[in-house]
Order: sequence, then structure tokens, then C-alpha cells
Amino acid sequence: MRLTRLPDVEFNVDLTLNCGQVFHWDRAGKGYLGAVGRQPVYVEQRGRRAYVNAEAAKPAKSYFGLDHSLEEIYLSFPRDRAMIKALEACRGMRIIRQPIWECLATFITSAMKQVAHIRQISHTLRRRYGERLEWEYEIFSYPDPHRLARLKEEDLRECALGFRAGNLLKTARMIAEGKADLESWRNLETPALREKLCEFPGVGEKIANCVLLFAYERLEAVPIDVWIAQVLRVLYFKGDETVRLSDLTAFSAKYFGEYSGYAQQYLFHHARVTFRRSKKLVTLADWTE
DNA sequence: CTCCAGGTTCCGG
DNA sequence: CCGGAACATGGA
Repeated sequence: MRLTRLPDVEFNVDLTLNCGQVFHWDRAGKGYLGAVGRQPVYVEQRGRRAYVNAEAAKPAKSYFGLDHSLEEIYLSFPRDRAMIKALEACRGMRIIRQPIWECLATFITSAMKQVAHIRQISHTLRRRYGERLEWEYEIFSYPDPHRLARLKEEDLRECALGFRAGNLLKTARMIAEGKADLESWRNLETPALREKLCEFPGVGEKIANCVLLFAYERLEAVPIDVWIAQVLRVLYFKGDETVRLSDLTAFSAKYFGEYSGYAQQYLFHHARVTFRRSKKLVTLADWTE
């Protein structure tokens, strides 16, 4: 396979593909195999630089968000002790631009699931209902809405989706029937776009924010899940469990600023790798010692 | 065996 | 508006 070097910008492939924003990349040799839309991709890090198969260079550059200025983003981060630690640990991690449907569908299947399960569901859906892409390796595209819309709920239940099956199916049908058009929403203001996304069954604030951040490139969107809620309460609210989600949302927007989504993702991933075992160990001291 | 996972929705107070 | 419970499944 002929590899091409990606632009000379700060980029950590491992962090970017393993921080819980995307779930279909598999380790292969020294790199990862996956797809950007219907383009099969192999990506590998060698020292500071990253390489991809030549055909994928253009889509990969956009997908991996290599045009985001990490210098500017890092300068916007608050300078508290925890944020500095998270930045040190996650330098080079990029928020990627995922195909919208893929991102929306994947996060609908993510509700109350562990990352390993989300990966498993993504692979099963691709293999059963996606298309085998032309390549020397076996890579499948994510099934498009029209394909899923033709299925029955029980077909999706067989893919271990549980109660999420109905939500994914109804969402796929809304799109297939033209009642919703993800692409045409690209130029909406973020609040209006968030409202649109929340009209899909199984999509609330958190999942809508994931799609805003990971697909619509709204870098200020903050998905608040159980982890980041705990982290924010411990770091900035003295561990007060009674602080509500709406308070955390308001705080994040003000405190983290223009690139809140980036800041949140760095804190999220750092917390997960540091406190994998028990969230209860997340105390202010754990972060600042 | 029990517990819980990158939540959402519906229900009663 | 708010807290609680149901919703499926599988790995720890």
C-alpha cells in the first residue's frame, strides 16, 4: 500500500481514535483500519507525522480536522490545574468531522452502553447492512438511512441494540422519507440545529451535542454524560451532586469559551484513562496532586 | 450474581 | 420544574 504523509501539524492518531468520539476504527499493524464515509482508510503514526493510504489523503485531512488550529484552541483553554493536566495528557487529540448520519446513528445506539458495546454494535451494523468497500482489506461502510429504513425492529434487535432499535429505525425512516434532511441543516444556528436533532426519537441534549460537536463542527457544543458531569462537579462545584445538568451546561459555555467542546473532550478522556475503575475516586486531589 | 454503562422519555408530585 | 423508574444487553 502506498502511503502519503498528512500535513505537518500536531496530531495524535491514538488519542483521536480512542477518545470516545468514533467507534469503528480497528488496530491493524502499526496503525488503524477504518473508513471515512465510503473511502477505506489506513492511518498510521510515525513519530510526529501521520500517514494514510494515498487515495484517502484528501478526505482524511478533512475528517481528522487537521485544519483546526490547536495553538489557538489551547490558548483559549482556562488555566486551572485540572485543565492543564488534561492538556498535557491529550496534546494532539483532534475533534473529527464525521459524516453526519453515521455520527447521529452511532450515538443513538450509544445510550447507556459501554464503549466496547458501542463498537460492537457499529461493527455488526456495518457488516450486516453496510456495503463491502472495494479494497484489499475487508472494510464496510455504515448502512445509509434508506437501507435501515427497510428493516424491521426485530432485525435491529438482533444486532444487540435493545430498546435503542426502535429509535434508530424511526430516525432512519424520518430521513428516508424526507421528513428530515441532515445535510440541509448545516447552515442553521447551533440552538436551532440542536432543536432539530432533538426531534429524533432517542435524541436528547447529550446526543444532540455529540452530533453538533463531532459531525457539525460546532466546537462550542458540550455533551454532558455521567462522566463529564462528575468531572465538572468535582472540579468546579466542590463535588456537589445536586448541581443540575442545566447548571453544568451554562457553566461550561461561560468557563471554557469558544472551544468548550474541545476542552470538555480533553477533560473527559483524561478522566477516563486516569479513573477507569471507579468514578468515585475522582476527587479534586486526584487531579491536582 | 449484581452492578452499571458517553441517556431519553414518561410519570407523579 | 423535579426526582424516579423503565428501557435491553453484556462485560466487569
